[in-house]
Amino acid sequence: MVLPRAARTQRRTRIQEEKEERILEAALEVFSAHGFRGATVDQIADVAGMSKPNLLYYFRTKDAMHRALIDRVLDTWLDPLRAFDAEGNPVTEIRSYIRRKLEMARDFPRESRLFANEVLQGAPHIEDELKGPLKELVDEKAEVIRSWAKAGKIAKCDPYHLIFAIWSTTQHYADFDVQVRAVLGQGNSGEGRFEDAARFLERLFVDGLQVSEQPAS
Amino acid sequence: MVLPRAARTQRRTRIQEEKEERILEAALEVFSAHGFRGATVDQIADVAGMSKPNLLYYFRTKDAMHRALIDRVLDTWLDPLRAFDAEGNPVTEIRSYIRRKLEMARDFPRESRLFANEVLQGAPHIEDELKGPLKELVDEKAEVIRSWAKAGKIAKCDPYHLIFAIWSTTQHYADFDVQVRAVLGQGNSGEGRFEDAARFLERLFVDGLQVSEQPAS
DNA sequence: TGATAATTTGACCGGTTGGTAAACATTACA
DNA sequence: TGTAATGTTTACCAACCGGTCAAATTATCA
Repeated sequence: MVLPRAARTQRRTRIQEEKEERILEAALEVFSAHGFRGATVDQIADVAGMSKPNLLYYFRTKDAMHRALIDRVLDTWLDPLRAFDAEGNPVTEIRSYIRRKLEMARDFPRESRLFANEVLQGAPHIEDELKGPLKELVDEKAEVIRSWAKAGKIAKCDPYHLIFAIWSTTQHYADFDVQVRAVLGQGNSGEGRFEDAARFLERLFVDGLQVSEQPAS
Repeated sequence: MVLPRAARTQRRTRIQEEKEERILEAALEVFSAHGFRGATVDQIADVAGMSKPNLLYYFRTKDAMHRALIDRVLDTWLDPLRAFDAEGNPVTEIRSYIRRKLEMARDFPRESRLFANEVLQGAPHIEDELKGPLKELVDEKAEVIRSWAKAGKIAKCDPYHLIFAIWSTTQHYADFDVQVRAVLGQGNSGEGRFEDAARFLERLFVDGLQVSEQPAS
């Protein structure tokens, strides 16, 4: 037999699982850093510590590797939004959503950049996922937010743009990490910036920038 | 003589100006859509409507083209931040900064994506610009914001993270356009989303999400 | 243990990449 | 108008790209 990947139907060998794991890890590293077109199979093979033909034995094309990677990562990536609870306290829910997204930007920046690269370049490989599962999930949660606003629990606002705002502000710290570091300078380049960001964003989304309780000085 | 580009020291021909213009326009189109590594010189030549050697007569390397493009665009890109006026009304200044940035996302999405691609991939070509001119400008404006907060004109907050938040939320509509469209669906895919975004963001940054004047129902 | 299947490798392929050489065409200008 | 400088094209190159192939190696298990 010479079926490597098609062997999915059969149960997978220990060796298969190990190698596929190593490959996807390397693929994440390279795709997230250079985008699909900018990444090369040789480079991924190099990072994975194996020869190119060996890599192509497990994933027959560059495209197949990319697709497998997207499939594996997308689910995890949407978890924080899924956790958004209609029954919870609105302000608390929004705060913890921000916090979770910020933690993901800190702990999984490559995953964030993988999607950012893809979407930025027109999402040629994940258009279906965007218009399908993603849109449905967002629609569902937008409805929750809308009901909160209707019930007067939060300010009336466009729920879609609220979600966009949370996505963009949090993922910014992963996707534009170099810029953030460059602007903050060496002093603040520790992990402390994530705590600062969390404090700022929670405050921003809840109270805005207007001076709070004290009406005037 | 065979000095094409080095002829910068001399005054430039009409033909030089026209061609360089066309090339940079094409380069913007291609680099912003595929990133540096993903873009090809052939493709840029094609979009510019000229042969590859002809293009390389004006810009001797792909790298030189990219650098020239960055140089030309960066200045314009920072204009809205420069317009940030220390003497103005804080809330008004922030509102109009948001509005201007959003207009740029709408009118110059390619420029936004050019930088996004670059920064996302580690800013290998513009590291100096980030740590130099950009940082200095942000430092200056951050100081303005800090003084506003100190004077009690806006809430106390980290000025750097405020600037990041404005950048990310506004540029999101250019950089992640495909995703925004996919999530909003066909109905809202007109230019109306920019007006909705403007309304939402101005409100968010000023008042936050808490229910405003009406204490309870 | 042996044979069968799974895995790994080096050599290689056609197409594409960024870039060059030199002949040719056009423009500017004395 | 003539000619020197500028601009354009065709043909080409070496390096790299994604991917193949057949031979060699290793793991599996009756």
